[in-house]
Amino acid sequence: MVAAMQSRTSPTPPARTGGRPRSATADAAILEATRQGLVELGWSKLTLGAVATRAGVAKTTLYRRWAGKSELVVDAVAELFDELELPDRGSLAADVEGVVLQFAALLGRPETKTALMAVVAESTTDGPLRERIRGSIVDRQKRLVLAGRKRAQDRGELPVEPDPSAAARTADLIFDVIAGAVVHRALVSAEPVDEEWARRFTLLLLGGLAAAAAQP
Amino acid sequence: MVAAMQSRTSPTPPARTGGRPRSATADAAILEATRQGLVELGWSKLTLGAVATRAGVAKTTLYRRWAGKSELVVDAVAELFDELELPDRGSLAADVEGVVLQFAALLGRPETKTALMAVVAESTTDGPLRERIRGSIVDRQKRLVLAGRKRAQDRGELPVEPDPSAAARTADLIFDVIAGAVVHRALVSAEPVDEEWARRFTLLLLGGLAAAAAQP
Amino acid sequence: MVAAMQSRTSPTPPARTGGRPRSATADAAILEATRQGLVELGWSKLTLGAVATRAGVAKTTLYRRWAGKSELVVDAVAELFDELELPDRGSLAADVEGVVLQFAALLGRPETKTALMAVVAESTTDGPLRERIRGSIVDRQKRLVLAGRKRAQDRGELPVEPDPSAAARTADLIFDVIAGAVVHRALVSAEPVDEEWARRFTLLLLGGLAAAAAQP
Amino acid sequence: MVAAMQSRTSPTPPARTGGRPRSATADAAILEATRQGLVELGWSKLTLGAVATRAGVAKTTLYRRWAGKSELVVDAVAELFDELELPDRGSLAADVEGVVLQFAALLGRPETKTALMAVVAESTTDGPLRERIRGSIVDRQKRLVLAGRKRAQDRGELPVEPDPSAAARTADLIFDVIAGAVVHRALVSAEPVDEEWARRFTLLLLGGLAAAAAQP
DNA sequence: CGCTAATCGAGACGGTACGTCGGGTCTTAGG
DNA sequence: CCTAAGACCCGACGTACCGTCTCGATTAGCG
Repeated sequence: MVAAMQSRTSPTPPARTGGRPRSATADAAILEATRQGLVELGWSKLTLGAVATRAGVAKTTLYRRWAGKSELVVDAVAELFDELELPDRGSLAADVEGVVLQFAALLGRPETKTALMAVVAESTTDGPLRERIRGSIVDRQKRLVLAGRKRAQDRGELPVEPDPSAAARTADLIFDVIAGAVVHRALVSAEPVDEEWARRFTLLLLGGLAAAAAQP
Repeated sequence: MVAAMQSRTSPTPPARTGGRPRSATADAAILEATRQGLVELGWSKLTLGAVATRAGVAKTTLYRRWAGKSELVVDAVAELFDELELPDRGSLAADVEGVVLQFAALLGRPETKTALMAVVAESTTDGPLRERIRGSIVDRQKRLVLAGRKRAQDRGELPVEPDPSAAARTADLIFDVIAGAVVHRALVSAEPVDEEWARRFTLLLLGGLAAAAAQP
Repeated sequence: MVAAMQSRTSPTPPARTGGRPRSATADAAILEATRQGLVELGWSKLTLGAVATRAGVAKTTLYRRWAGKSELVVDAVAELFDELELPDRGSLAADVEGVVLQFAALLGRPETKTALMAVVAESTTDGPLRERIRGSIVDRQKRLVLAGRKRAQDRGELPVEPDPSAAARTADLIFDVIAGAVVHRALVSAEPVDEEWARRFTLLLLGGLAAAAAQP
Repeated sequence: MVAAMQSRTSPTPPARTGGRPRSATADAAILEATRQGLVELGWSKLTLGAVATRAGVAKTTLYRRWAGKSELVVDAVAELFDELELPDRGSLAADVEGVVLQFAALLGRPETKTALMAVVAESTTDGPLRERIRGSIVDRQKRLVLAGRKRAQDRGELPVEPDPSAAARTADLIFDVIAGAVVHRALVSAEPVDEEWARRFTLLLLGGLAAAAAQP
């Protein structure tokens, strides 16, 4: 899919007045250092001091931009999620299998694996963080579901749902099922998300969708 | 629901010899204090010192029994998960909806919500912890899937799968889909898991199962 | 008292070339802000950032003129010491008592009290600072001793010492005794320097001087 | 002089109850490390973290015992001041010269030089610290004045003052003059306190005392 | 019934990281 | 060239928890 059209990485709007402007390269170095730190240390041993050192940046520079570890990590992994695409594999089933495998590959990366559940755990007691996660990571991936449906409708594999709110509810349900099942398989059950599993899961999902469509 | 067949709450077998035995009440007080602390502070602000104080116990006593915060919290919330049951609601669909709502209610409790994701996050970089979670929480709930299928087969709603390994694979898939979707809906999307959602989800799941059964 | 013959308040000669000239009012504002800061915060809590803010000046401006906190404070309090005078009270004893009380009053001001000892402490490990203190504060007050002796000699209360180096040594001794005793009484013993103490001290000093003069 | 009969180095009474007792060796190591740090870094560059490291002790151990840098340094240098003695040199004048030179030698040590004025400067805005300095350092040295007077009276060099309050006032004055003059000469004027200066100063002091005694 | 040995509370210990503050320097845009 | 503004790197601050340790004081059960 195409790159995000709107940068999400302006952590705090800097109140445009006089003074030395914030270093743009520092931002990139910090986010990259954060991902490296996640890989090498894991979430719980990742310290902001270590990130700063690795990025060649002072701790204060870091705190000027982000409120804490969670916010920083959300921005750092969000960049990875934006790389997800929906390549055209010829059929709806193949497309779903493709996106499932792609998502699983992303969750297999150590920085994503260790970070995702941790920030979600934090967000259960931190409303603003929850909104940040939704805005930066979760909601941005719904585009994959919408694009997949659109393409299937163009192919004639799926009927066009006339009620837009029902369409949205269905898309949300599909998203929760796909993302939830893959995450649970990969991180909680800790079993491999391979082609065989993707095929079986897709069969279940599309079969279920057809059954649900037949019955309002 | 059946009683747990093996107590999981003997944290570290104490090498039975002479000397003063460990206080049994201390264990209960610590686990209860842990749950209270999770509610009031959340995972990341929960400290073992605070648990000890709240339980009226010395830190030493706590470290004698558990290796760290993760292990303690796993044991504390595992007790809650054992309360899940599968009441007979007359049909497979009703049973699934019931267990979905029950699971969602459990995830709505603050101590469960903040603890579950956190320990899973920790477990991504800690193998023994992952095993403890699976043994104490995850695998114990698969009994609900197995019991539900058995009951549906007894009712004649589902055919009996002759191949036991295929049956196990299907049970695992169902478990990942149910648990994953509910967790994602409740904690990540942060939308309510109400009766309407449970009905729509169950429709999708059972429809998918039927389609998958029709096609090897 | 006579005006200082040489301004000490051009902190760093600015290498006179073209360009915008330095603001003269800024200097005064900074020194005044420094004294206010000393009163309200004391030496150790006085920060250059706070001085700059209070003076309505950028930190850059401040660092362009002074090398650090010590140098700035020396200049700020030196202005106060220049206010000391030696009024003619009719006799040597009365003159000494007067200068003692005047000096004690100056040491009673919070900005002087906290700054003087602090910069002297710094100067024990900073040679250039020690010279700055001597040039700006200490040596400038020896004029009071010299003026007092001159006046006493004019009155015939003291003989004229023919050896100039011996005269200088005696003046130095007197200066150390007066300044040292008053500072010690006021800041270390933290007892009041009142008229009664001044009278007793002067009696001791002048008696000692007479005895010393009688014996080479 | 004899060793102090009562330890001043119990920084905070530890509230005798259960628990691990405080390490006695840690105290000594910290005070010694503080003095070393003063010598090598000076007051303003001395950090509590460096003291802790050098003493092989955790920072928390240090903060458990002392409220801050000033308090710690007062205790560290107080031990040095307790080493001052009043050796019997045969006459009052020789005794005074001896104690002046001994005091000057103490002030010549780098740890004392850099610390003394600094803590006094701090004490100008910190009442409890001022009391601590008086109790631990200043008042303890008045014993030298009292011992010197007693010895001179035993020798018949000084008359016995019948009024005890007048005797105390005189002792205080002498103390302020001696300590003040020596400190001012050594630290402010930064001139050597050698035998010649000590002789001249003692001549002035004793001459002044005699004159003051003659005139109530 | 008194030993013995592991437990208990309390709290100090050496560490590591925290988030903040201040010091000086540098980089803007504007006079 | 100066100025105000403010970001930059750096180092220290004082605090909080960690997990370990050292105490004196309890408890059992075994001898």
